[in-house]
Amino acid sequence: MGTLSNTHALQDRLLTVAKEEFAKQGLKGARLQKIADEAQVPKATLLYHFKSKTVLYQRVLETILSAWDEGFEELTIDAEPEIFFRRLIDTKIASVRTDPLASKLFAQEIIQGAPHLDAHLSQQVKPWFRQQVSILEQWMDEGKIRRTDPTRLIFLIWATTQHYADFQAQVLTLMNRQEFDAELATDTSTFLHEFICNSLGIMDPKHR
Amino acid sequence: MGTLSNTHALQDRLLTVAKEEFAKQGLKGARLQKIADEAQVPKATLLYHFKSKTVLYQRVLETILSAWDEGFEELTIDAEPEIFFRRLIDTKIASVRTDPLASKLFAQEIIQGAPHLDAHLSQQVKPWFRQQVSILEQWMDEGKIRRTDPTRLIFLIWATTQHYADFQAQVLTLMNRQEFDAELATDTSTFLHEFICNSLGIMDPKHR
DNA sequence: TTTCTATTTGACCATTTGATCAGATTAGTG
DNA sequence: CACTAATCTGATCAAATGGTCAAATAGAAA
Repeated sequence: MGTLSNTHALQDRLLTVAKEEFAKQGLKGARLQKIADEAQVPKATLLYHFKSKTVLYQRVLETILSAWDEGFEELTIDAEPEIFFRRLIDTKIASVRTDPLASKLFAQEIIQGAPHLDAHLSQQVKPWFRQQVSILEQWMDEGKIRRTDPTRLIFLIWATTQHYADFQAQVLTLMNRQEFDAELATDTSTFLHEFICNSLGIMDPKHR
Repeated sequence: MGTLSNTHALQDRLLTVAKEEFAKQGLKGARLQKIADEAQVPKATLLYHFKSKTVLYQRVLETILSAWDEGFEELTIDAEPEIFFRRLIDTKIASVRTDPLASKLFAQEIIQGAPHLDAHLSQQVKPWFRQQVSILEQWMDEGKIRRTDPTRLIFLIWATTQHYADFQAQVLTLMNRQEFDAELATDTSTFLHEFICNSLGIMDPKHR
């Protein structure tokens, strides 16, 4: 009773463990045996639920991407630029802090040429990206933010936030820290928000 | 005559080919056979010059890092902030464009926890990093740039430039481009310089 | 030429690893 | 209970892969 060990729960556990192994070792470096061990299940059971290593990997990727899609769809865009950037940055930093492994896995996939992501990039990311660009362009037309290249502005936000997940080892070393704690996350979020708003000519309410 | 196929030249060729394979496939994913084929040499010959896969990988890493160390040591720091940022960004973007594979390999190493980089991070990168921080602090004291967190400012420059190498697949897809050409590099460099100077309160000479 | 060393290379090996499969066990249904 | 389908798992395999080795070759020095 109540063991909740139905098929769905087991597959979820396998996906979680697999995400960790794939993020830490890469697709080629990950070992099915280790994933199975970690999930306390025979390797054959793992391969019963996911018929190959590649399928398992793709399912892990899909899980990550759909979670992100959800999180960023929620972002309301009717706000003023300052609020919008705050929400965007906070959301990304939160996801980076909550689940850095997801970010690392995604990064490795892109670095290697996104061989398993063609569809998602052009069908999910691109539309979202274009929408963000058009919002920024509108704000530039309205004079709400300084005129600049919206495409590279989004890349900048993307890169600076993701950096704290992907390069966590380096960041922590250089900051003499042990972990990416909540305080570090808040400070980082504040810094980025301030830096971007400053560059775009959005005055901080405190100083207005 | 003149084949220049002495030991040194061969090892250089092997290192170059190996860098490409490691960058594209990761340490675990790289295949010695493929590296040997690409260099038109039997696998046994490859393993004669580098006694194991790990050694080969470490030698590749060392080659990349020492090239970087050289490139960034040349950066004179006696300039005004605006010139300094211009040089720093140009140098990084140039390296990202000239040799994105080096950047990708490095990124994968950091993502996986920098298991082969502990020494270099604390002995080479950290001192350079601290020096940069102190320069920025001095400029803040002198009122030459807006006061902000120098550590995260350096991360920002690092992240935004590196992004164009590591996430090249995504960047090109979203920009509808085929390659990271010279024009794209120049524009990116200009954008970043302008964005950062704007945020730090450094006026563009053109608009002064 | 002779000798010694460095380099090259084909053949081979031990191990790892993703994947298969048949048989056992469990769960659901009438 | 009887029956079927789904799930689980130990045993096993075929292929891939990093690495070894002895023999061959080239090169330099005497």
